[in-house]
Amino acid sequence: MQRWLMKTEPGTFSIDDLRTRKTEPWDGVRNYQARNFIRAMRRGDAVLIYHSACPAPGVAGIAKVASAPKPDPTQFDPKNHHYDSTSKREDPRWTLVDVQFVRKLKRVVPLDEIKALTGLGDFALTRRGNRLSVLPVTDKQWNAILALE
DNA sequence: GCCAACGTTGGC
DNA sequence: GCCAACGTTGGC
Repeated sequence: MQRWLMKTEPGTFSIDDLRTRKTEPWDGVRNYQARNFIRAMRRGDAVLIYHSACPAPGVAGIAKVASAPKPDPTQFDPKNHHYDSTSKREDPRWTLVDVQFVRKLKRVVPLDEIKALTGLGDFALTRRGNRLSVLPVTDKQWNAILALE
């Protein structure tokens, strides 16, 4: 089983929204590196849900991958904000997985506390200037973050 | 709202 | 292939 972190803006879609929805197609990812991580996902992989672009950025909950990777339908919808007119149905460019709520953390583990952790190796979340919205997490990183909740 | 970082686009 | 311009992300 692999581990991942996926960002969301809580003003748009929060961990509480995921709890209500139970399972949500994680659409709208339009970055090739993030897409390639999504394509590497398998059903049952573990996911940290991260709140970004908000007053208290940090890890808010746990989810799991609930489907195989599949084409993101919003790329073909001209009315959708994430519409991609250059993506072809016979060769879809953008991919999503369904994400299923598991639980909220006891508190949102703040980004600055995660940044203060040491000895966790390379971590895309805390790399300077990082903007990746989907990124891999090692067992050690996962456990260190959950130890802070 | 500001701004640093970074990806993408397009002219050449 | 270079690189300036532009758009987006995301912390602060």
